[in-house]
This record gives sequence, C-alpha cells and structure tokens, in this order.
Amino acid sequence: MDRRATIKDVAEAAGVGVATVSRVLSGGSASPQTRERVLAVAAQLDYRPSALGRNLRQRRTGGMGLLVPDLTDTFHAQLAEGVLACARAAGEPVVLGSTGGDPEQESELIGMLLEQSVDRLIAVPSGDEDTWAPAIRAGMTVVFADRLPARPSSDEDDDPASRAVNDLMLLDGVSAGARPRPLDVPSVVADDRAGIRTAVRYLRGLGHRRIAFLGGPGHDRRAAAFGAAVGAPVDEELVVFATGSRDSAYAAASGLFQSRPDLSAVVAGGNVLGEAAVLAARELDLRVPRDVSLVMYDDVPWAELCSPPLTVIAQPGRDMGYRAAELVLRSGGRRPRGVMLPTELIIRGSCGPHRP
Amino acid sequence: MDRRATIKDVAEAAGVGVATVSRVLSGGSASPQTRERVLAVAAQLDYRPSALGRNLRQRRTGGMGLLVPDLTDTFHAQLAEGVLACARAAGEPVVLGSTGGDPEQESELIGMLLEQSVDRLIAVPSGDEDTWAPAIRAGMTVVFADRLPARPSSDEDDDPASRAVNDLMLLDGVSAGARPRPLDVPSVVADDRAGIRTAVRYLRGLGHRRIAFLGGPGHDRRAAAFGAAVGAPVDEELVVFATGSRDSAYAAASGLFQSRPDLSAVVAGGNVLGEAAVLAARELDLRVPRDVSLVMYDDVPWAELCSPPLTVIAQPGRDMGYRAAELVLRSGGRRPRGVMLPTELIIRGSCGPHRP
DNA sequence: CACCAACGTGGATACGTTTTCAAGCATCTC
DNA sequence: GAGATGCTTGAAAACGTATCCACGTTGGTG
Repeated sequence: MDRRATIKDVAEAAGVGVATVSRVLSGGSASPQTRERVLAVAAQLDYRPSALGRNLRQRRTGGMGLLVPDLTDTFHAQLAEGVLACARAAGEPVVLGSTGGDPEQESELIGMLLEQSVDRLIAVPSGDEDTWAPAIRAGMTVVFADRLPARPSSDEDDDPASRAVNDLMLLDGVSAGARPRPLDVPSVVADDRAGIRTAVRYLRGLGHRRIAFLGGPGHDRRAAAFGAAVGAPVDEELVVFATGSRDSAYAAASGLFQSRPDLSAVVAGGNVLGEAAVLAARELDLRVPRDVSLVMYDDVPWAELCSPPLTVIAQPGRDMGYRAAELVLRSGGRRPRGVMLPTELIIRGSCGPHRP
Repeated sequence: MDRRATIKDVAEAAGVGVATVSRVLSGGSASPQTRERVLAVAAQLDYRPSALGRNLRQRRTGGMGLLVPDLTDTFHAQLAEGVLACARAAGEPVVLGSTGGDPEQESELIGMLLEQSVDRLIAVPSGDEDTWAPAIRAGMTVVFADRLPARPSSDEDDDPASRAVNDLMLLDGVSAGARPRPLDVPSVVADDRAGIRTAVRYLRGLGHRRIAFLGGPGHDRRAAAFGAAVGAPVDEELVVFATGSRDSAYAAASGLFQSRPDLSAVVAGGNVLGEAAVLAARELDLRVPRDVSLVMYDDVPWAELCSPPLTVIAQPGRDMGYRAAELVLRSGGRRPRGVMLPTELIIRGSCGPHRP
C-alpha cells in the first residue's frame, strides 16, 4: 500500500514544475502539448489532488456544513437529500450535524465546523440569534432553511406569544420596533403565512371555530401566522408548544386534547407533531376526522398511509435544501435577501365538517 | 474581522515555542507552570487549533464518512442519527453522502472521500464488492452497516436467486465454494436470518402458505433467509425485487399482487417496500389483514400510524449506527470480525389468519 | 567532582497544494 | 533592429500544524 501520488510526483514524471501541474489541473493557462502531457501522466499515475493541501493553502475547507435538528423527522431528511443532491452535483463534500433541537449542541457543532474551517453552512436553526452571532462574526456564509432563528430572549419577551408577534412583524417585513434585526442572513423558507392561512380557511369553511395549533421548536413563525389567520382574539390555550422530542410532542398533543375537549380541529406545525396528534387522538378514542379534524405541516410519504390519509400543508423540502445549497455555493456575488417557496394544501381525508 | 489566532500567536503571546504549545494542547509532557500559562493564553486568545493544519500534517482527515442510500428511508435516517450521536460524543465531524442506491454514485462519493483524505467510512453499501475494493485498497477503514455488498457479478451468477444462495452460505459462515470472500471488512448487521424466520413462522402459524418476499437493493441476505425459512421449493415468482426508488417499489408490489392473487401474506424487506405494499394493496382494494397479511422490516414511527398498525421486524437502527461508528473509531486494535444485532418481531395489526 | 539519565524546551522540517514573481522566449510594432 | 508586449514556465513562499532532534538544565549516582 504505497501512498498516493502527489503533485510533485506528477511534476517529476512529466518533466515540468509543480506550478505547471497545478495550473493545468486548475484550468489555468498552459501550452497544449504541456497540458496534454501533464494530463496523461496524471491519469497514468491515478493522481488525485489532495483536498488537504488545497484547503490549507486557501485557508478554507471546500464543501459545506449542514445542521439539522433531527434526521428522523422526515421533512428534515427530505431537506438534507436536497442539499446532498446539489452538493453531489458540485462535487463538494457535506459535513452533517444533528442538533437534536438543542441550542447548546448546535453551538458545539458550529464550533466544530469552525475548527474544520468549514465556512459555508446551511442550517435549520434551533438556537436564537445569539447562538448564531459567533458563526456570522467568524465570517461563515450561512443560509437558514425552513426557519429563522428566534430573536434573542430578553427580559421583556421570552414567552412564545410575544415571540410570535415579533416573528409576525418579521413576516411582514416590518422592522420589529426598537430592536433592528442584527443578523443579515439569506434564507430559504416556505410561505408559512399563506400555508397556514389556507389551512385555517379550509377548516373554517368546514365549520370549525375552535382550532388549535400544535407547534414545536422553531415553529414561531407558523404560530404567528396561525394567530393572524384565526383573527385577533387568540385563545392562548389553543396554541401549545412541545420541545423537540417525540415524547414531548405526544405529551403536548395529549394534553391539548384533554384540556380542551371543545376543540374540533388541530393544525400541527410539523410532521412529528402530526404523528403525535394522530397517536394521542387514537389513545383518547377521538376519531379523525369525525371527532377532530387534523391538518399537518409537511407532506411526507407516510401521510398517505394513515387512515384516514392526512390532509397536509405541503412544502417542498427537497427543493428547499437544493436551493439553500445553491445559495450557499454561489455566494460570490451579493447574496439575495432570501427565497420564499410556495406551500400547497393537499386535501386528503383527515378533515371533516364540524359536528356540534 | 481579523483572522483566527494560530498556534504561532499563542506561542509568542505565551513566550514559548510553537512546539511547546502543540504539546500542551495535545496532552504531551510539559511543566505545570508552562502548561498553565499556555492554556491561559490560548483561552484568552480564543485559540482553536485548525483542523486543516493538523490534518495535512498527519496526512489524514479526522472524523468519518457516512454513505447511505437514501435518507428519506426512515431506517437509514435512524442509522445516521446513531452515527452522528457517536461522532458528536467524540467531537468528530461526519461527512455524509447519499448514493440513491446507485453503485456509480457510490463509487463517485468514495472517490470524493478519498480526495478529502477521509480514511474512515461507514457505509450501507449499494454496489458490489468490486465497487468497494478500491476503497479498501486505498487503506480506508470501512465498516458496513445494515448490509454487506453483494458478490461481484460474474457470468454464472447474476440473478438474485443464485446471489441469494451465495449470501445464504455467507450467512452460515460457509465459504462460498471456489471463490473466497475477498473483502475482510467488519460489519454491523441485524440478525436477518432470525428476524425473517420468526416472521415466516408467525405467518405460518396463522395458516399462511403462499408467502411472498418483496425486496429492494441490498436485501439479498434477507431474501436468502426468506428462502431458507419457507423451505426448499421456493416459488420464484413469490420473491420479487425492486430498485431503490419509491416508484419501483410500488410497481413491484402492485405487480406482485396482480400476478399472484393467490398469495396471502407478504414480507417486505424494508420500510420503503412496506410503504409501497400498503399503498398497492389499497389501490387494488385488498384489505389488510383480511385479504393479505403484511409484515415489514424496520420499525419506524409511522408503522403505528397505519391502519391497521403494521406488524414489523424491528432492528435497532440507531444502535446499529452508533456501534458502527464506535467500531470505525476504535479501529486501533485488531478489528473485530463484525457485530450482529438482534431483531424483534413486533406484532401489531397487519397480520391475520389465512382465509381460504 | 564528574558522569549519566531524565526531562523540558525550541528550532527546524515536512505535509501537498495554490499563488506570486520574475525570467525566458517568441512575436509584434515603430 | 530595438524596444515593447504577450505567453509559458519554474522556483519559492506561504498556509497551520505535529514531530524529530538537539540542546540545556536538573537531579541523582558513581
């Protein structure tokens, strides 16, 4: 097992300098005959440039980082597939981290990526802006996907409700009062406002009045959109949040059903929440859609397998990942402000008319 | 935005040589007071050693590669989460690639990892042994998870059936005749033989006689185990293979149901296949389990959401990933031959008694 | 007192690449 | 014909780290 050929070996074998070999392989200028000879020798030696040398020289690692809360969340898996597809097309590596929805782990993973000199990062953020400031300061090119980091928590507004208001203002492009947005990071997100609004209107049209929102970490925008869609007097009890885990999602769903037997419809902010809602409803002998209607964010393959098949707000997870990867790779020019992808309400069988 | 501090900066600020700093940070020997001062200065400068420099020097990238066919296959997502958890605990990066079940893409990704000098790799292989020989030859520490690569195709045996026989012999630890196994790679796999056998016996106990196996790429071992479990005269029509895509899985399932209306039970070799089987059965107005019983490999969260909830052969995906990562990291000593994890038949509602 | 072992330390080198710089050479222009 | 211009080329200098080696100091033993 002899070591791999280096650029030096190629240079010697071809009778040229290393600089010439580098130029030829990087697409620089060289005379046709030199180019041909170098190429031939390189192929014959099965030479592959070492990313290590190159990276050290240019003081940056190629490729990109990808930070996701949880891969077993099918939507995140779809998003990751999109990123991987784009990276594969570009021949670039992707270093992946799973944060478990925990800002602290997220922070550690950012540190790890910094150490690796990975300077391009796609993230479905879990922490708030304070978590992300270090990465930005370190000169990373960051693109957020699916969500934006929450505003940093401060004394006055640390409950989901007021965060939701903040996010809603953000949603409108309105500067959030005295605190201007410190992070200027492009993002690829779905049109949560339209998605939620369409779903709520659909449920309204079926006669539902008491509609609940079941959210997870990072669903503040959706919660805000929900509040806006149902109208001014939001029943705070009808907006509940779980933490990242499946257990927590189940507990939140079950708690919601039990504490508010009067609700007749639920909007789940993500597929893990939707899964929990189905499970909790079944456990409590609530029939879907007879007793409670359900619409779930994310169209995942198994939504169709449920019975009844789940009515969902579909967002293009794969595209989202692909676009984010494109954005982070072509960050040469000025970066676009952000991309918003459309959502689509796919009506299956989990919503029925309200029965008083 | 000034550049990050280097070891040189630390050395100067601490009034010592770079070698000393390196030693202190790598746990080498140094006098207590020197160590303390260096540590203090390093912390004060917020110094983080650059992985680039270290990697180049040691001619290898830390961390590990992970190659998986498809992340939207929930089982692979679970496995990936296991790998990531172990890597996170070790503070090592993971570079991920998704092969789409295509040996060619797999080969390209291996090349990419080689270029990155990633010398540790966990793979759910799609290609055969010929695909993997280059990686081994290049000195990579490879650990296969969930499956083993198929034998290289040759003139005599390129159909699934005879491959299955080969794999069965492998399963038994019997050398496959004249062709000894060329790859000596540790692996972490589930006890497919026991898992399948338990499932088949269970179905048999319910009265089923015509049982089909629906497999995907890489399920040769399971197909072989299935053949062994149902007994000598295997009805070849009852063992069908799909390629990696969901469409192909659906087509295979639908074709199976249509061509063999006499079958009364199906064993799906993976969760994507199981998903396809449920969909195809529904489309053909076959009721589960009344008309056809179904047991699916992989316990995934949504198996419980189906109606009826799916009876599954559970294999510990997360553990599998975690163990594989441990194996590939602690490859210092002699590597163990491989790990086999237990499976468990989880009986839910998708299997019923045979109705003639 | 002299010698040796052990230890802490810093200078120097190598890892494989890209990029700068200047030199060599041919062609073109006045 | 002399100077200017363009192109190709190779030597050399980084990039940030780990490690070899030699040097000095200390403590102990002969």
